[in-house]
Amino acid sequence: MENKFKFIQKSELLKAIAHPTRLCIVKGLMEKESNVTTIQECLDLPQSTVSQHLFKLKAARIIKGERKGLKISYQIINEDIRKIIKILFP
Amino acid sequence: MENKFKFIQKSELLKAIAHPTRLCIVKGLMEKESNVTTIQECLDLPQSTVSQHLFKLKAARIIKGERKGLKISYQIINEDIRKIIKILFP
DNA sequence: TCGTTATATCGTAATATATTGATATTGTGA
DNA sequence: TCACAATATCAATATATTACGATATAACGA
Repeated sequence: MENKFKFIQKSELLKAIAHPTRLCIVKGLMEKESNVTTIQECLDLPQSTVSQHLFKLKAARIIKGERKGLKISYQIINEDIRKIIKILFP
Repeated sequence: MENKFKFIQKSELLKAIAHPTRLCIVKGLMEKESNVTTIQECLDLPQSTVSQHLFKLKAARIIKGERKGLKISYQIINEDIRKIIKILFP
């Protein structure tokens, strides 16, 4: 059943934002792209923790990072996620 | 920070549907309300497994059950979730 | 090349979630 | 009240996720 696969796929996407920290990161990126250090300072979490969360969001193809010199600027690349964030935080 | 609490709250909601089985249940309930046995047969899972998933959806206030004789009919009661399902399965 | 900054990866312990058989509860009709 | 059907709860195990210090990598400027 490829139907079953659809549900697995979509639930993976949801799982990626179903965490307070990642939800906060993604909501933050709605307004403007941002880099790890900025996000980290905003959330007051260790750098490695933030980096891991960003990795999961990247793996789910929700965000992408673009290197700009030393820093890497992240932005949202998934439209469904944008819509979902707008629903959750109107 | 009650801001932080908002993210926890919303991520709990997402977590509740961030599972293939529960996503399937909720999507199924979009069209018509349904009972445990029907859902169970559709998903081919043990009754207790389905019941546990329904419990989580109930706990997250996404669905509610209404007893109709022996059977309990479930339906979606969360509008944000309805909207999210429509986005994910257009 | 060296030092520094920004970010990623690794290793692992702690915590949370999922699965399911067994058992309990609830409602129905005879 | 009894047998049965529908659903919930319990308990135990298996699996997945999270957090974060330590360490590695990558890019830059001097």
